[in-house]
Amino acid sequence: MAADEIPASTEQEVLVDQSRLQRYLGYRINRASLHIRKLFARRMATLQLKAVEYSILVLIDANRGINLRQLGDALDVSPPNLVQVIDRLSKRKLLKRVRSRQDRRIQHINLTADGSALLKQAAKAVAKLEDEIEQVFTATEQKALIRGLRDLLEL
Amino acid sequence: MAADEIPASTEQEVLVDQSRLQRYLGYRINRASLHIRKLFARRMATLQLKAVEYSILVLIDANRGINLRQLGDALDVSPPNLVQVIDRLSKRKLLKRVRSRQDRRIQHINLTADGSALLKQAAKAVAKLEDEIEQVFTATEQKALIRGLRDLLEL
DNA sequence: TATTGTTATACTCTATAACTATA
DNA sequence: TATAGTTATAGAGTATAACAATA
Repeated sequence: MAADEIPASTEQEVLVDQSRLQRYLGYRINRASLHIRKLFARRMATLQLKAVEYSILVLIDANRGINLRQLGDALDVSPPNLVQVIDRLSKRKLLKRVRSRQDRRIQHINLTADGSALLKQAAKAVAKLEDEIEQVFTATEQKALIRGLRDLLEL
Repeated sequence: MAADEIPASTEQEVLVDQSRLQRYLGYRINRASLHIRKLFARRMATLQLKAVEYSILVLIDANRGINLRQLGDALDVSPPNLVQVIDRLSKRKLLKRVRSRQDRRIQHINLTADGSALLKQAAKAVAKLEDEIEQVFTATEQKALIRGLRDLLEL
């Protein structure tokens, strides 16, 4: 393109001054979170796993026999909403619930072979995405960020 | 409480191993975002302003006569959904729409006196929250974070 | 009485298709 | 033909109340 030429379709959203919003760390974190959720959904499209579903599979894998209340507490999902997700994953034969013999109110949750296999695949895709996210920060920045984002939850 | 005393109700969710999730920067950002949104909602309860509504008021104030498409592009809200929010704010007499004379498809949006006044109040509350968030990081960390969260949006 | 898990339900958020009026 | 704004609607996500079974 010649130097004096004006590109055919310039999306000149340059006009809108967003500086007052972008000064907010809170705003930036929210926008980044939204973007990451979209990236996650796109990368997981073939495996048909939502973020919360992936989190649940990871937690079950790291905590065999975990129950619904523990899952809900960890992920901040209310019991009624969690039951919906667990039912969905159960119907897909990715996990199974077994009633406890010590306390028959409790259901212990474990991954099925299918669930384990899917989690393995998913973890690879997530690791790739996570790598891209991490590459935006230096190792030092990552540590500070992890600590800060944890401390934020205490506010 | 005596040293050998066991507190009455220890929520010992210590059992659940969340380390595999918490290693993900993406997970941390999402959890922080969720938490900030809840804090925001709580602080804005008296003013009855949601995050997206506050963002809109700020953008209008910084860009007098902005139109719906520009707002939607900036905030990543689709036209149908944006119209709902704008209608809501319009009914509360916080903003007003004026049809452009140059291009009668366009509506220029401006704050009313009420909208301006409410924004001023809201900005104070938001600044307080933002201060608390910023205090979690050093000035250097904040800069790195701001830059990183911006770069993330390019992924 | 309290807890685990469940059902039903409502409310909010987000996404999509189709339309109008203007250009 | 394309754009700004709108309507209607469906789907996903989230929140609340009430319940059964068990402790």
